[in-house]
Amino acid sequence: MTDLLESLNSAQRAAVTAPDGPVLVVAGAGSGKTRVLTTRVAWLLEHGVYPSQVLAYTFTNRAANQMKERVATLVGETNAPFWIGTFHATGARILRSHADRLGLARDFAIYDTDDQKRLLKNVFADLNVDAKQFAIPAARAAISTWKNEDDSPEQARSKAKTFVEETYVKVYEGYQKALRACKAVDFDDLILETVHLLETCDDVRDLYAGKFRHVLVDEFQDTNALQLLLVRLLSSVHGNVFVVGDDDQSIYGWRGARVENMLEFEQHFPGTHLYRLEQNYRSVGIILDAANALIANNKRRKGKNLWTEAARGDPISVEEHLDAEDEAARVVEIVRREQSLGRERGDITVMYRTNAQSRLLEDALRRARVPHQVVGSVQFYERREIRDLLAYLKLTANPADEVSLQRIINQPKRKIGDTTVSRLLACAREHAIAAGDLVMRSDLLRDALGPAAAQRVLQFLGQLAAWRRDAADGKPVPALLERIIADIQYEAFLRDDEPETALGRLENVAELLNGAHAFHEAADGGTLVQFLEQIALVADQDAIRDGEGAVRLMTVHTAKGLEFPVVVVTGCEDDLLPHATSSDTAAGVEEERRLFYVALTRARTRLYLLHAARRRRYGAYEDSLPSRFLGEIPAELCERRQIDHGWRLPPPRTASADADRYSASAIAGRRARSPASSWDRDVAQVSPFYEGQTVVHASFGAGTVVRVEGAGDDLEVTVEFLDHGRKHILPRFAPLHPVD
DNA sequence: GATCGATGATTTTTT
DNA sequence: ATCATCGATC
Repeated sequence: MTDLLESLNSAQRAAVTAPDGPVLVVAGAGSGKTRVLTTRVAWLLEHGVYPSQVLAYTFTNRAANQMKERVATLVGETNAPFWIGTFHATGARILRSHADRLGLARDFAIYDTDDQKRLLKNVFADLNVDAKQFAIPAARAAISTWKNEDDSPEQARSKAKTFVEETYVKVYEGYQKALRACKAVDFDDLILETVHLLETCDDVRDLYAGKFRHVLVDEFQDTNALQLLLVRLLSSVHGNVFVVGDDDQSIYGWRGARVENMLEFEQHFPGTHLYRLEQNYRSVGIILDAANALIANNKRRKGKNLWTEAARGDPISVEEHLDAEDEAARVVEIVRREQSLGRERGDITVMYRTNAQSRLLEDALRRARVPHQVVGSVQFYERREIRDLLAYLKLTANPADEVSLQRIINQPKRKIGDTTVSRLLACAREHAIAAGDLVMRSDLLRDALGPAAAQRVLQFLGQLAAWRRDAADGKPVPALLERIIADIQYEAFLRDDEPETALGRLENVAELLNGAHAFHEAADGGTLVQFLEQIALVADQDAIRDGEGAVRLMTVHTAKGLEFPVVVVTGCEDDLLPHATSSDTAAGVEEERRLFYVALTRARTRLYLLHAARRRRYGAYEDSLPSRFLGEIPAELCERRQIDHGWRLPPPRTASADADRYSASAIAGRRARSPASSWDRDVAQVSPFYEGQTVVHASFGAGTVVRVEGAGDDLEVTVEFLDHGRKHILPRFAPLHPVD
């Protein structure tokens, strides 16, 4: 067991070997948090705890898999019955085992955000709520908030103050009924119903609270009220709760996460042992200093002092670009530059606040033929053709799933319109028969629909019945999916429907089939319900493949918990980071600051912070100010550059606007508007050229930069031209252009 | 019931 | 700017 602890520092070792009872580990960024958690599990196992007695919660499935692997490596056992997973996945597992106790169907479907919205659309219609007046996404969010605070519709009603809230309460009630009629639960239910199960069924609570002798939680700062309640229920017998987190990295407040869970942990669990990990093993000194200085501006925090023994490293590049297109072009340059310095593409990650920003970056990288991978965002499973096929599978697994039925009953076209679908669903409800099962009551259908429509519906339901028999007979998921694709002639449909995009879509279909095969092999003949559950819960964040040699693009939220040698943060602008919707409250800005802190602390050795002077919003350009957070980073840690707008940029789109923008008075105005910051101190005019860059000269043609000297008007660049050898160029006189 | 074109909302982050 | 939804027309 000494081996286990050997490579740990004293604080880490103390945490790993903490006595039984509640333990809180406050772990700064890069301080070996995951390591402590995994080693703790291994240490417990070496001290007589069985794998089946350990329950470990992680924030993502990716983290869960990683942890399973690491623990397995430490203890040399790969098939131990660990319960390591997200709150949602673990909830689903418990609920499936005891669904009957809550009046749930064992094969319940799991509805994601898109399914929820579709269902809400129906609920709005049933309740005569005007979707123009009361937004569906807002209703969804309200319901989610209620569920995360453990409020039933009745409790929500007593809290509702405005007419709008009361309407949403009505919708909540109708939604919950409709959801159960579809034999479905939503994401929030996976936790909420687990809590209800443990609260109402003493025997079940004793079962799990007794079975798990140790409950561990990663990323505790991002747990919500419900999750805390669940942890308390599960540890009610033994009190062995081991949680790890960093209050400075709490970035899910909008999802109900409460830093208070961490700040007030000792009140919830008296007798807590507290450990602090403050030595950072990830970042070079300059980056760590920048992050520390930034986060010191937050008031609500436990406070810590991260330090490192690592070298200082290079200054942080803080760069202004004219617009988002230029910014994207610069990202390509950075990738090239870093590669010329011997870095792998896979070492470089580009981050942004909103998913919408990824598109321009992707375009630029694609044009430059730089292999790249967008992590998250428009996820594979959100593509239309994939969702359609999954809806076929979902309906096969669960004929009560009205949302899936509505999605595909006329896709491909079967001449079944909205009117027919409404009548079909009404008929199903009236007779309390799942819509998919009405095939057995063709008499009812003929009464409800009229002969022609009934005929078409029956034909479709007949197909569905055949697939259901296949599934019941244990036909493997890949074979079932292949059969469905063949039966509905999906490939032909895709080709005819939209020939331009058909190829890509067919590739996606093939990819889904691959996934089904992989599942079948890995799960050793898993069931259809298991396949669907895995897809519902496992976002393709897990698709982060190591060593693929691709530049990775992701939101800052997605990057949480990861680290990369080189990080480029784009869009460091006010109203984007901090985002406009969070800028009006102090708490909002503090969460955005934590988000920026997460971004900075992902970087090991090299950090670029980019911002554009203007950016398109809803089609039209709007001016952007540098993020206020940039001003909170000490100037001496940065190398700030303002690309020379004069000659580097394409001709101004509106000459007067550009002239205005960069006039002395415009800059003075911006200074006056922005908070007093170090930002304006030295906006040096630094060269846009760097060694190794490919450039074009009017008379010498293409070449490679070998040396850059001076700045501004004295800039002097040495270029090795392909046809004319080595020359000294003064860009002030002889235009030299970077090649993108 | 399907198709085309106009209209209006949309952008915060995810299990 | 782009996408989804809605309405009018076939």
